Amino acid sequence: MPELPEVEVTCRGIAPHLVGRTIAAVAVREARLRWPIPPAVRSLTGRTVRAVTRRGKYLLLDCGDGHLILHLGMSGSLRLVAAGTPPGKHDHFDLGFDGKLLRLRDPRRFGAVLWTAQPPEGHPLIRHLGIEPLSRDLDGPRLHALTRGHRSAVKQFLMNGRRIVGVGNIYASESLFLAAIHPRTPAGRLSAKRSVRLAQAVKSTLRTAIRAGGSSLRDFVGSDGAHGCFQRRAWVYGREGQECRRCGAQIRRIVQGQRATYYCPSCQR
DNA sequence: CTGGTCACCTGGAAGC
DNA sequence: TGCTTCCAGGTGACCA
Repeated sequence: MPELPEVEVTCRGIAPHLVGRTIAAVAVREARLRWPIPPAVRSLTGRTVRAVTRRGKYLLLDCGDGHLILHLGMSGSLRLVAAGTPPGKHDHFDLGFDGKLLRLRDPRRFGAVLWTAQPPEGHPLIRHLGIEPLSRDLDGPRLHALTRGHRSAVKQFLMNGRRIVGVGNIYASESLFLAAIHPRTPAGRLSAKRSVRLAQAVKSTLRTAIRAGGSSLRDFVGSDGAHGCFQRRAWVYGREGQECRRCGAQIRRIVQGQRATYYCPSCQR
């Protein structure tokens, strides 16, 4: 379930429980994630977590002499559980603190647990990431400038992490609906005015989802993590054939870059 | 550089 | 009931 809002909510949820605390144990039950969990991760015991931050969909745990880089892939989730809680089938990795465990569950194993002793912003996976959509870096003029010369569809442009990070498949469709822009519009042909609308739509879509997820932050402790009950009530995502909530037209599903896109053919031009 | 396709992996839902 | 097929919230690698 992780797009930027889910990662942000996870970041906020776990940070207060980790920052200032010392890693007492590390458990690697399945090292074969997207990349193998490196041996260095097994010897993090004794480090104190100084900060938990997010860059794009990557979570960064500052451990003083290096950073633990976590990515949730398509199916990953992090939860805090009581020490001693028996791991489930897909609970591949734990970071143990006094009395609790930060536990990574990832059925599809597209996620990642990596270690870097260098500044994380220089890491190969982080270095090429685009601008943060919730920061001041993204606004209409900036989006307009970024899209110039790009022939790809605006939906795919939004999802390209080298330009803008964190806008995944759901929120790309939702943002384009809010901005009333057809997902197949060539990015480079967006007017300045439509760029302003789209930048605002992206921010508002992500913020709304964060707010919805933020209301369940306490679930990060002890719960069985029936998360994901996020923004439900999408405008278009997953609603093929149903009526547009705004105009009543039938929502359409198309495929772009092998990913489903949903839109309202009447509202979005 | 851009843009398009493939691959990685498991599980749940729908179809027969 | 059981087997098959399709689909899923990400993104790096590779090729033209």
